[in-house]
Formats: sequence, structure tokens, C-alpha cells
Amino acid sequence: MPIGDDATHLTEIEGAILSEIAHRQNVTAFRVRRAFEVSPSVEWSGSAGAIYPAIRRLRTRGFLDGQATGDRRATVSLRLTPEGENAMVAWACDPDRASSVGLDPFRLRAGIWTTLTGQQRKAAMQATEVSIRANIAFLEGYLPGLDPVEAARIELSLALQRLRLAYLEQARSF
Amino acid sequence: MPIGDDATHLTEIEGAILSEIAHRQNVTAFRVRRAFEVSPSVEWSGSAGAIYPAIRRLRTRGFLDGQATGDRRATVSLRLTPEGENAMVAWACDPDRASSVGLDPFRLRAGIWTTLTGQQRKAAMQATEVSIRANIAFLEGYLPGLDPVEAARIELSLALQRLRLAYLEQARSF
DNA sequence: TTACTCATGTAACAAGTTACATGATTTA
DNA sequence: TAAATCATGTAACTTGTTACATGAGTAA
Repeated sequence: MPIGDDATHLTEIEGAILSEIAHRQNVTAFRVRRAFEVSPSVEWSGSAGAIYPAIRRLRTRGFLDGQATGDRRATVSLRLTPEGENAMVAWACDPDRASSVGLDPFRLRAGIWTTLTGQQRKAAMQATEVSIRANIAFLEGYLPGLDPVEAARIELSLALQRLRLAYLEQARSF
Repeated sequence: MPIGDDATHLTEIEGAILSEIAHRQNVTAFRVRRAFEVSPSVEWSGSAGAIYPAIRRLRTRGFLDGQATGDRRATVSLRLTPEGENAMVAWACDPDRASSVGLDPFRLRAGIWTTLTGQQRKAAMQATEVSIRANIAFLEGYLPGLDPVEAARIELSLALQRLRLAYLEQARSF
């Protein structure tokens, strides 16, 4: 899986964690979890079992620096080191990864729909359309007031959902 | 992770495996691997360590039926059982999963690009654009003569890449 | 004082990756 | 006959998931 098999290679979730910490203040592991949990554009669950080990890896590699805030619940405020900054930029600017088509549940299924009976296909496409429209309405309500990072992602999610609607409309005519 | 926590729940790769077997003849585990390896629209590596265990799970659950072809290399030809057919259709027609935005490396990074310096952002976007154009050319060349399942996926991949180009063009003007 | 939220973390499990092992069949 | 391809599979490793445990701070 490592593309550039070097010392700065980051997984997708590690890159996302670094960038989440980079563009905020007083970030704790817990806040990274919350951000992933509530984000409608990022598909990780924000599970503790993913975040805490990933942050431990990033600290071990010297990409993150943690400072105790002094309260009695052992809160650790995280910051990127210069090396972490470099690793994040390298990860974010890797054109091979940025241009890959990713994992798309709709795309995967759209192929399969062509093999179903007319009735099954029609039902699947109609139900999916309803669900997409609901998601669009949700995303549009979620958009106002967001920081630029999440706003860009939501804009792209909206564009993707509209693209899917156009595909469904076009496919309906066959 | 199981959404409908019932006995027919399939992971994404299990659904993709079932559908790959469903719409072809004389499919072996090896051919499923090859199909995943060469597909530019499906992001699994087609590793043996993923495919063989998944097929074993599907056979154990009664969704797949294997028939020895009789040659001396233990080739097993796979087919869906009626239960497997049902599970696949339920999986393919689940509107919640079909409408989810998936994992998109471009979307994840586009948010982060807004936090970079103008120079870094410009370089990242230009390099990504070059890479996307190359991928579009490849997909266009790959398209002719494909079966409808893969053709639909490639069409959607192309549409996604063009959407990204439009986003890059629009973002360039800021 | 009870409940909710903030905060860190582990344990058991699921599932994917690379790399390797083995052997049959086909093609150059 | 040598190399490539077809075919099945395991082993070690990585990483993500759910569920749980623990405790501090805050608001009803």
C-alpha cells in the first residue's frame, strides 16, 4: 500500500488527522474523533480504536507533539512538528493519490443495476434518488458557517450527489 | 458496521465478489482477483488474502456454490445460490449505502488545499490536474467493448474526474 | 446528585495488504 | 524446455470497528 515507501508515508486517516490538527487550535484526540464522527463528507466512524493508535504512531514518528494542559483528566493538546507539517503537505499534494477515483458505493452498484430485472432496477434507482435528495438537503443545511476545509469537502459532496442524480435521470431513459 | 444486522448483510467487497460471479460464466476465485486487479473503477488490490477468505465466508453462509471442474489443479467454478442472489440484490439495492458519499482522496485533500500557501496550493492543483487528465485519457481508451457492468462504472469514473477538473478550474479563479 | 459531555484508552474482532508457497497448464 | 499464466491458498502484519472501562468537569 505505501506508494512512496519512505519515512514520510501517511495513510489516508493519518493525513486527515494531521490536517485536522493543523488547521485548528487546542486540538485533542477526542476533538479529532468528534470532527470525524460529525463530518458528513468523511467516512470514518471516528472510533477511539482507530484515532488513539494512529495518533500514537504519529507521535512516535515525530510528526505530532503533545502538551499536557495541566488539568486532572490528562488532556493532551496536539500540535504538528515541522516534520509533521512536511509530511502532511507531501501527503496532501501527492497527485497520484489525489487523482485516484476512491471507493464509491454508488459507482459500484450502478454497474450491477444494469444486470437486474427492469422492476428491480427501477425500484433501486428510485429509492436511491430519494435518499440522495435527502442527503443533498442535509448537506445544504449543514454548509452555512463552516470553515473553508469542511466547506470545500461539502461542496464536492454536493456536486457528487448532483452528478449521481443526473446519472439516474439519464439512465432512466433506457 | 453492519447496517441491517441480519443474516444477509454483506461487506462491500463481498457484494462486489457476488456480483462479479453473478454476471459471468465459469468464474473462479482467481478470475475475481484478476477482474479486481485490472479494474480502474474498483479500488481493491485483488489480493489473494482478501479474495479467498471472502469466498470461503460466502460459501459457508450458503451464498456461493462451488463445483470442481475435474482438472488436476483443483479449479473450482463458482455460482450464486438463490440465497446468494437474494443477498446480492438486497446489497445492491440498499439506498442508504448506494447514496453514501464514499471515500474520496480528492475531496479529502481539496479541503486541505485551502489551508496551504498560494504556491503550494497552485502546485498541488496543477499536478493533480495533469494526473486527472492522464486518467481520463486512460479511461476513455479502456471504455470501448466493455461489458455493461464495468462500462457503467467507467462512465461514472469519467464523470467524477470531469467534475474534479471543473472544480479545479473554478477554484483557480480565487 | 444525577446526567451529560470531555477525555483517554484497551480488548476482541473483522478484514484488507504484501509476500510467499505450491503445483498444473499453456505458449514461445 | 523454459517462461508465463492459471489456480489455490497461508502467514505475518496493519489497521479499522464495536464495545467496554475509567475518570474529570459541567449543567439540570
